[in-house]
Amino acid sequence: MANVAETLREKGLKVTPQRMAIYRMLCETRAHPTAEAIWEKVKEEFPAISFNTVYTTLGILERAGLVQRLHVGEKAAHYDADTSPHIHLCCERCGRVRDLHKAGVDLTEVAQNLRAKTGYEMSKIELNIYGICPECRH
Amino acid sequence: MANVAETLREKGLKVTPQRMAIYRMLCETRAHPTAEAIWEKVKEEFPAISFNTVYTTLGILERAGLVQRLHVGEKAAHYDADTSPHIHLCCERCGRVRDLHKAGVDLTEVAQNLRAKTGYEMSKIELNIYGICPECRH
DNA sequence: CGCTATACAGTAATCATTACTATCTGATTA
DNA sequence: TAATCAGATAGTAATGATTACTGTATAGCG
Ligand SMILES: [Mn+2]
Ligand SMILES: [Mn+2]
Ligand SMILES: [Zn+2]
Ligand SMILES: [Zn+2]
Repeated sequence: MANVAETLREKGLKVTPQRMAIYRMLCETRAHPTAEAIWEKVKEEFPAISFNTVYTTLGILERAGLVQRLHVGEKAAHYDADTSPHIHLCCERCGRVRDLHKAGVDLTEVAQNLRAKTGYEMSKIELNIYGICPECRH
Repeated sequence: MANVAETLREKGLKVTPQRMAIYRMLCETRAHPTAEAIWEKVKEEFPAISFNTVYTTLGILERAGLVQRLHVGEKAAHYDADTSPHIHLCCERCGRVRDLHKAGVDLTEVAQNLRAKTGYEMSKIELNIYGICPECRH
Protein backbone atom coordinates (compact mmCIF):
# COMPACT_ATOMS: atom_id res chain seq x y z
CA MET A 1 0.00 0.00 0.00
CA ALA A 2 3.09 2.17 0.14
CA ASN A 3 2.64 3.10 -3.50
CA VAL A 4 -0.93 3.18 -4.76
CA ALA A 5 0.06 3.36 -8.42
CA GLU A 6 2.38 0.38 -8.07
CA THR A 7 -0.32 -1.69 -6.34
CA LEU A 8 -2.79 -1.02 -9.15
CA ARG A 9 -0.21 -1.89 -11.80
CA GLU A 10 0.59 -5.18 -10.06
CA LYS A 11 -3.05 -6.18 -10.41
CA GLY A 12 -2.98 -5.47 -14.13
CA LEU A 13 -5.11 -2.36 -13.80
CA LYS A 14 -4.48 0.81 -15.71
CA VAL A 15 -3.32 3.63 -13.49
CA THR A 16 -5.52 6.69 -13.76
CA PRO A 17 -5.75 9.71 -11.47
CA GLN A 18 -9.40 8.88 -10.61
CA ARG A 19 -8.55 5.32 -9.63
CA MET A 20 -5.64 6.38 -7.52
CA ALA A 21 -7.75 8.93 -5.70
CA ILE A 22 -10.50 6.41 -4.98
CA TYR A 23 -8.18 3.68 -3.79
CA ARG A 24 -5.98 6.03 -1.77
CA MET A 25 -9.02 7.51 -0.06
CA LEU A 26 -10.17 4.03 0.97
CA CYS A 27 -6.73 3.12 2.26
CA GLU A 28 -6.59 6.22 4.40
CA THR A 29 -9.95 5.92 6.10
CA ARG A 30 -11.24 3.55 8.72
CA ALA A 31 -14.84 4.59 8.26
CA HIS A 32 -16.09 1.93 5.80
CA PRO A 33 -17.74 4.53 3.55
CA THR A 34 -20.49 3.91 1.00
CA ALA A 35 -19.96 4.59 -2.71
CA GLU A 36 -21.88 7.83 -2.24
CA ALA A 37 -19.60 8.98 0.59
CA ILE A 38 -16.50 8.06 -1.40
CA TRP A 39 -17.83 10.09 -4.32
CA GLU A 40 -18.35 13.15 -2.12
CA LYS A 41 -14.80 12.93 -0.83
CA VAL A 42 -13.10 12.30 -4.18
CA LYS A 43 -15.04 15.17 -5.74
CA GLU A 44 -12.96 17.55 -3.64
CA GLU A 45 -10.00 16.56 -5.79
CA PHE A 46 -11.91 15.78 -9.02
CA PRO A 47 -15.02 17.95 -9.18
CA ALA A 48 -16.01 16.46 -12.55
CA ILE A 49 -15.90 12.80 -11.53
CA SER A 50 -19.20 10.99 -11.97
CA PHE A 51 -20.84 8.77 -9.42
CA ASN A 52 -20.87 6.03 -12.00
CA THR A 53 -17.10 6.09 -12.32
CA VAL A 54 -16.70 5.77 -8.57
CA TYR A 55 -19.19 2.92 -8.43
CA THR A 56 -17.71 1.02 -11.34
CA THR A 57 -14.16 1.53 -10.10
CA LEU A 58 -15.08 0.10 -6.71
CA GLY A 59 -16.36 -3.02 -8.47
CA ILE A 60 -13.10 -3.28 -10.41
CA LEU A 61 -11.04 -2.87 -7.25
CA GLU A 62 -13.14 -5.53 -5.54
CA ARG A 63 -12.68 -8.02 -8.38
CA ALA A 64 -8.95 -7.33 -8.25
CA GLY A 65 -8.97 -8.23 -4.56
CA LEU A 66 -7.87 -4.78 -3.46
CA VAL A 67 -11.02 -3.83 -1.58
CA GLN A 68 -13.76 -5.66 0.24
CA ARG A 69 -17.41 -4.97 -0.25
CA LEU A 70 -19.55 -5.24 2.87
CA HIS A 71 -23.23 -6.10 2.85
CA VAL A 72 -24.30 -4.76 6.18
CA GLY A 73 -28.05 -4.48 6.51
CA GLU A 74 -30.21 -3.90 3.46
CA LYS A 75 -28.95 -0.44 2.63
CA ALA A 76 -26.13 0.60 0.28
CA ALA A 77 -22.92 -1.42 0.34
CA HIS A 78 -19.89 -0.25 2.31
CA TYR A 79 -16.28 -0.56 1.18
CA ASP A 80 -13.13 -1.51 3.04
CA ALA A 81 -9.51 -1.50 1.84
CA ASP A 82 -8.70 -4.04 4.55
CA THR A 83 -9.38 -7.30 2.73
CA SER A 84 -8.52 -9.60 5.61
CA PRO A 85 -11.57 -11.34 7.12
CA HIS A 86 -12.51 -9.44 10.26
CA ILE A 87 -15.61 -8.76 12.30
CA HIS A 88 -17.77 -5.69 11.68
CA LEU A 89 -19.92 -3.97 14.25
CA CYS A 90 -22.83 -2.08 12.72
CA CYS A 91 -24.83 0.51 14.62
CA GLU A 92 -28.46 0.35 13.58
CA ARG A 93 -29.07 3.94 14.64
CA CYS A 94 -26.18 6.00 13.22
CA GLY A 95 -25.12 3.52 10.57
CA ARG A 96 -21.47 3.52 11.60
CA VAL A 97 -19.49 0.38 10.76
CA ARG A 98 -16.48 -0.46 12.91
CA ASP A 99 -13.79 -3.07 12.87
CA LEU A 100 -13.45 -5.59 15.62
CA HIS A 101 -10.09 -7.31 15.58
CA LYS A 102 -9.05 -9.84 18.25
CA ALA A 103 -12.50 -10.88 19.37
CA GLY A 104 -11.54 -14.41 20.28
CA VAL A 105 -12.63 -15.69 16.88
CA ASP A 106 -10.18 -16.28 14.07
CA LEU A 107 -12.33 -16.13 10.95
CA THR A 108 -9.56 -17.39 8.69
CA GLU A 109 -9.20 -20.42 10.92
CA VAL A 110 -12.97 -20.98 10.98
CA ALA A 111 -13.06 -20.95 7.19
CA GLN A 112 -10.13 -23.38 7.00
CA ASN A 113 -11.83 -25.84 9.35
CA LEU A 114 -15.10 -25.67 7.46
CA ARG A 115 -13.55 -26.27 4.07
CA ALA A 116 -12.82 -29.93 4.90
CA LYS A 117 -16.08 -30.47 6.79
CA THR A 118 -18.48 -29.11 4.18
CA GLY A 119 -16.78 -29.61 0.84
CA TYR A 120 -17.33 -25.94 0.07
CA GLU A 121 -14.65 -23.96 -1.72
CA MET A 122 -14.71 -20.83 0.44
CA SER A 123 -14.05 -17.45 -1.09
CA LYS A 124 -15.27 -15.02 1.52
CA ILE A 125 -16.41 -14.97 5.13
CA GLU A 126 -18.47 -12.20 6.71
CA LEU A 127 -19.27 -11.84 10.39
CA ASN A 128 -21.54 -8.87 11.04
CA ILE A 129 -22.92 -7.88 14.40
CA TYR A 130 -25.79 -5.40 14.58
CA GLY A 131 -26.74 -3.30 17.55
CA ILE A 132 -26.62 0.17 19.07
CA CYS A 133 -23.22 1.74 19.65
CA PRO A 134 -22.30 3.28 23.02
CA GLU A 135 -22.44 6.82 21.58
CA CYS A 136 -26.01 6.31 20.36
CA ARG A 137 -27.17 5.12 23.77
CA HIS A 138 -26.94 8.76 25.04
CA MET B 1 -44.56 -24.22 15.78
CA ALA B 2 -47.06 -26.97 16.47
CA ASN B 3 -49.94 -24.62 15.82
CA VAL B 4 -49.26 -21.81 13.37
CA ALA B 5 -52.44 -19.89 14.23
CA GLU B 6 -51.67 -20.05 17.93
CA THR B 7 -48.11 -18.81 17.40
CA LEU B 8 -49.33 -15.81 15.43
CA ARG B 9 -51.94 -14.97 18.06
CA GLU B 10 -49.36 -15.13 20.84
CA LYS B 11 -47.42 -12.41 19.05
CA GLY B 12 -50.48 -10.20 18.91
CA LEU B 13 -50.91 -10.66 15.16
CA LYS B 14 -54.24 -11.17 13.50
CA VAL B 15 -54.64 -14.64 12.13
CA THR B 16 -55.40 -14.60 8.43
CA PRO B 17 -55.27 -17.41 5.89
CA GLN B 18 -52.55 -15.63 3.90
CA ARG B 19 -50.37 -15.17 6.96
CA MET B 20 -50.77 -18.74 8.03
CA ALA B 21 -49.85 -19.99 4.58
CA ILE B 22 -46.73 -17.81 4.43
CA TYR B 23 -45.51 -18.69 7.89
CA ARG B 24 -46.32 -22.38 7.57
CA MET B 25 -44.49 -22.56 4.25
CA LEU B 26 -41.40 -21.05 5.85
CA CYS B 27 -41.57 -23.45 8.79
CA GLU B 28 -41.74 -26.43 6.49
CA THR B 29 -38.84 -25.60 4.22
CA ARG B 30 -35.12 -25.62 4.81
CA ALA B 31 -34.37 -23.80 1.58
CA HIS B 32 -34.14 -20.17 2.81
CA PRO B 33 -36.35 -18.87 0.00
CA THR B 34 -36.57 -15.28 -1.24
CA ALA B 35 -39.81 -13.29 -1.04
CA GLU B 36 -40.32 -14.02 -4.72
CA ALA B 37 -39.97 -17.80 -4.22
CA ILE B 38 -42.32 -17.71 -1.24
CA TRP B 39 -44.85 -15.84 -3.35
CA GLU B 40 -44.68 -18.46 -6.11
CA LYS B 41 -45.27 -21.24 -3.60
CA VAL B 42 -48.09 -19.58 -1.68
CA LYS B 43 -49.84 -18.69 -4.94
CA GLU B 44 -50.56 -22.40 -5.40
CA GLU B 45 -52.92 -22.10 -2.44
CA PHE B 46 -53.94 -18.43 -2.90
CA PRO B 47 -53.79 -17.58 -6.60
CA ALA B 48 -54.93 -14.00 -5.91
CA ILE B 49 -52.32 -13.13 -3.31
CA SER B 50 -50.17 -10.15 -4.24
CA PHE B 51 -46.41 -10.02 -4.04
CA ASN B 52 -46.74 -6.97 -1.84
CA THR B 53 -48.75 -8.88 0.74
CA VAL B 54 -46.09 -11.57 0.90
CA TYR B 55 -43.35 -8.97 1.20
CA THR B 56 -45.11 -6.92 3.86
CA THR B 57 -46.11 -9.98 5.83
CA LEU B 58 -42.52 -11.19 5.91
CA GLY B 59 -41.54 -7.84 7.41
CA ILE B 60 -44.27 -8.18 10.03
CA LEU B 61 -43.17 -11.70 10.90
CA GLU B 62 -39.59 -10.51 11.17
CA ARG B 63 -40.52 -7.65 13.52
CA ALA B 64 -42.49 -10.13 15.62
CA GLY B 65 -39.38 -12.27 15.92
CA LEU B 66 -40.92 -15.22 14.11
CA VAL B 67 -38.65 -15.20 11.09
CA GLN B 68 -35.14 -14.08 10.32
CA ARG B 69 -34.18 -12.05 7.30
CA LEU B 70 -30.84 -12.92 5.73
CA HIS B 71 -28.73 -10.48 3.75
CA VAL B 72 -26.55 -12.83 1.77
CA GLY B 73 -24.77 -11.11 -1.06
CA GLU B 74 -26.25 -8.08 -2.73
CA LYS B 75 -29.25 -9.79 -4.22
CA ALA B 76 -32.75 -10.17 -2.78
CA ALA B 77 -33.10 -11.06 0.90
CA HIS B 78 -33.71 -14.63 2.01
CA TYR B 79 -36.00 -15.69 4.85
CA ASP B 80 -35.61 -18.29 7.57
CA ALA B 81 -38.11 -19.48 10.18
CA ASP B 82 -35.20 -20.63 12.35
CA THR B 83 -34.47 -17.47 14.34
CA SER B 84 -31.57 -18.86 16.32
CA PRO B 85 -28.22 -17.39 15.28
CA HIS B 86 -26.54 -19.93 13.04
CA ILE B 87 -24.03 -19.96 10.20
CA HIS B 88 -25.12 -19.79 6.57
CA LEU B 89 -23.23 -21.22 3.65
CA CYS B 90 -24.02 -19.45 0.39
CA CYS B 91 -23.12 -20.88 -3.00
CA GLU B 92 -22.11 -18.10 -5.37
CA ARG B 93 -22.99 -20.18 -8.42
CA CYS B 94 -26.41 -21.72 -7.73
CA GLY B 95 -27.49 -19.30 -5.01
CA ARG B 96 -28.40 -22.02 -2.54
CA VAL B 97 -28.23 -21.05 1.14
CA ARG B 98 -27.62 -23.80 3.68
CA ASP B 99 -27.48 -24.01 7.43
CA LEU B 100 -24.33 -24.93 9.23
CA HIS B 101 -24.95 -25.95 12.81
CA LYS B 102 -22.19 -27.19 15.13
CA ALA B 103 -19.27 -25.58 13.36
CA GLY B 104 -17.19 -25.10 16.47
CA VAL B 105 -18.42 -21.53 16.85
CA ASP B 106 -21.23 -20.60 19.22
CA LEU B 107 -22.52 -17.32 17.84
CA THR B 108 -24.70 -16.62 20.86
CA GLU B 109 -21.64 -16.99 23.07
CA VAL B 110 -19.57 -14.76 20.78
CA ALA B 111 -22.20 -12.03 21.00
CA GLN B 112 -22.36 -12.34 24.80
CA ASN B 113 -18.59 -11.95 25.12
CA LEU B 114 -18.49 -8.95 22.84
CA ARG B 115 -21.25 -7.08 24.64
CA ALA B 116 -19.01 -6.37 27.63
CA LYS B 117 -15.90 -5.71 25.53
CA THR B 118 -17.40 -3.21 23.09
CA GLY B 119 -20.25 -1.54 24.91
CA TYR B 120 -22.55 -2.39 22.01
CA GLU B 121 -26.12 -3.47 22.69
CA MET B 122 -26.26 -6.44 20.30
CA SER B 123 -29.47 -7.31 18.54
CA LYS B 124 -28.39 -9.62 15.75
CA ILE B 125 -25.38 -11.58 14.62
CA GLU B 126 -24.81 -12.84 11.09
CA LEU B 127 -22.05 -15.20 9.95
CA ASN B 128 -22.16 -15.82 6.22
CA ILE B 129 -19.67 -17.86 4.28
CA TYR B 130 -19.55 -17.58 0.49
CA GLY B 131 -18.12 -20.10 -1.90
CA ILE B 132 -18.93 -22.84 -4.39
CA CYS B 133 -20.92 -25.82 -3.14
CA PRO B 134 -19.77 -29.40 -3.84
CA GLU B 135 -22.62 -29.97 -6.32
CA CYS B 136 -21.59 -26.95 -8.40
CA ARG B 137 -18.00 -28.16 -8.65
CA HIS B 138 -19.16 -30.84 -11.14
C1' DC C 1 4.11 10.40 -32.06
C1' DG C 2 0.09 7.12 -33.47
C1' DC C 3 -2.72 2.88 -32.18
C1' DT C 4 -5.68 0.34 -29.44
C1' DA C 5 -7.85 -1.27 -25.44
C1' DT C 6 -9.92 0.49 -21.84
C1' DA C 7 -11.50 4.32 -18.61
C1' DC C 8 -14.49 8.16 -18.12
C1' DA C 9 -18.85 10.95 -17.98
C1' DG C 10 -23.45 11.08 -18.68
C1' DT C 11 -27.64 8.94 -18.99
C1' DA C 12 -31.01 5.24 -19.19
C1' DA C 13 -32.73 0.80 -17.58
C1' DT C 14 -33.38 -2.67 -14.07
C1' DC C 15 -34.63 -4.55 -9.79
C1' DA C 16 -35.47 -4.87 -4.72
C1' DT C 17 -37.66 -2.42 -1.40
C1' DT C 18 -40.87 1.02 0.54
C1' DA C 19 -44.90 4.06 0.44
C1' DC C 20 -49.55 4.92 -0.51
C1' DT C 21 -54.65 4.13 -0.99
C1' DA C 22 -59.01 2.16 -1.50
C1' DT C 23 -61.23 -1.93 -0.20
C1' DC C 24 -61.81 -5.99 2.68
C1' DT C 25 -61.77 -8.99 6.86
C1' DG C 26 -60.79 -10.88 11.71
C1' DA C 27 -61.95 -9.94 16.14
C1' DT C 28 -64.62 -7.72 19.53
C1' DT C 29 -68.82 -5.86 21.33
C1' DA C 30 -73.76 -4.85 21.76
C1' DT D 1 -76.48 -11.96 14.77
C1' DA D 2 -75.31 -7.06 13.37
C1' DA D 3 -72.35 -3.10 14.04
C1' DT D 4 -67.92 -1.45 14.61
C1' DC D 5 -63.07 -0.76 13.99
C1' DA D 6 -58.25 -1.72 13.73
C1' DG D 7 -55.53 -3.76 10.91
C1' DA D 8 -54.75 -6.72 6.53
C1' DT D 9 -54.92 -7.15 1.52
C1' DA D 10 -54.44 -5.96 -3.48
C1' DG D 11 -52.91 -2.89 -6.58
C1' DT D 12 -50.02 0.55 -7.94
C1' DA D 13 -46.63 4.27 -7.54
C1' DA D 14 -42.30 5.99 -5.74
C1' DT D 15 -37.70 5.41 -4.13
C1' DG D 16 -32.95 4.14 -4.15
C1' DA D 17 -29.15 1.04 -5.26
C1' DT D 18 -27.13 -1.27 -8.85
C1' DT D 19 -26.23 -2.34 -13.72
C1' DA D 20 -26.16 -1.41 -18.71
C1' DC D 21 -25.20 1.43 -22.49
C1' DT D 22 -22.88 5.01 -25.44
C1' DG D 23 -19.95 8.44 -27.26
C1' DT D 24 -15.54 10.60 -25.96
C1' DA D 25 -11.00 10.79 -23.75
C1' DT D 26 -6.81 8.82 -22.08
C1' DA D 27 -3.14 5.25 -20.47
C1' DG D 28 0.08 2.16 -22.00
C1' DC D 29 2.93 0.65 -25.53
C1' DG D 30 5.68 0.20 -29.82
MN1 LIG E 1 -13.27 -3.35 8.23
MN1 LIG F 1 -30.89 -20.94 8.35
ZN1 LIG G 1 -24.46 4.62 16.64
ZN1 LIG H 1 -24.05 -24.40 -5.78
